[in-house]
Amino acid sequence: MSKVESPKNVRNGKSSLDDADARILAALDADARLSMSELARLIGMSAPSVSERVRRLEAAGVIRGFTIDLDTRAIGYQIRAMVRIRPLPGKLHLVERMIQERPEFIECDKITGDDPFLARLVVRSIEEMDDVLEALSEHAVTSTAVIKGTSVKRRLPPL
Amino acid sequence: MSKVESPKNVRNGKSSLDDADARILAALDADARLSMSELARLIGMSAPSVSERVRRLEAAGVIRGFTIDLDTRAIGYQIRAMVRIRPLPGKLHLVERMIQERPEFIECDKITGDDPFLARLVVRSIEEMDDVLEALSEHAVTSTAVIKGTSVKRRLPPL
DNA sequence: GTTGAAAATAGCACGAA
DNA sequence: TTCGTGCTATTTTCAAC
Repeated sequence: MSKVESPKNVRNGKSSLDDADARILAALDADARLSMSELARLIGMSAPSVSERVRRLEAAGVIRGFTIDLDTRAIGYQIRAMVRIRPLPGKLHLVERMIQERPEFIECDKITGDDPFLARLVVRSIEEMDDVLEALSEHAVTSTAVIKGTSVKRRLPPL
Repeated sequence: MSKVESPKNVRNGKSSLDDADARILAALDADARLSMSELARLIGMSAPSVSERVRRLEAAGVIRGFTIDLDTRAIGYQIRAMVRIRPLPGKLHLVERMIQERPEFIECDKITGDDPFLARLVVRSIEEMDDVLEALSEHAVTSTAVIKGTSVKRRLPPL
């Protein structure tokens, strides 16, 4: 009889994560500085195996990098906001460059809908927020929503 | 004459980062898995000193944790969207719980303005997106903007 | 994917600026 | 206090299987 393929490597169209990979990703998402030997213990494999899997996940582009979760408030940026930005006609690229050059915009997505940009802004004070938005006001209409709290902290989707 | 305090430790009200701390954070943001010895080389200090500084940055809550930057598309989540969610009267907490229990919502902020929640959604297909939004539709009004691209990748604000 | 050995690293105590 | 040195335990890496 013909062999039925196990579901291990066919969970999605692209990078074929198996259970071990999924557990590695979850563990590294929780603590990216785990040593390979500790990670290996958690996964129940040898360190070289786990190390090679991490290397492959990086090479495959699944892991784009290892980074820190920084509390911007702890370094003085007391206010966070989400800003929708609608450049005036002909100002799309100018405005995009302005966003990129303002380091207080720590993230910006290009989205569908009336407002082409949705950016995450951190500032030390209301005055600084006004400065940033004022600078854009000549070239774009903005809608700012201050972040009051977090319902879901960054997490991985189901693997 | 009285001693003038150097600007090293007074850059903000809270955690007093000096230049070394700032460079450590920038280096770890770029690669959180740098060894302490490598990091020490980059910063120009001894490994124990740098190690102690990292420990303190964690203890101070500046570094909340070390994590991975995962490419959700590489694991099959082809579509990303930002969803504004306005619960119907009396449904605020119910809707918040629903968001939290849907793992495809990988991030959700509580914001000021007409829509109390702004969530990041990843899905494998339009059908899955419809499922998620449909589940909410009984208790909330949603506005969905598909993410077409990124203008600013997550980065640190000025330190 | 595992094992085992060599090189690199981390963590600790202690001393110096 | 904050940083550097020297020690030991752990970890990483590479080879062979």
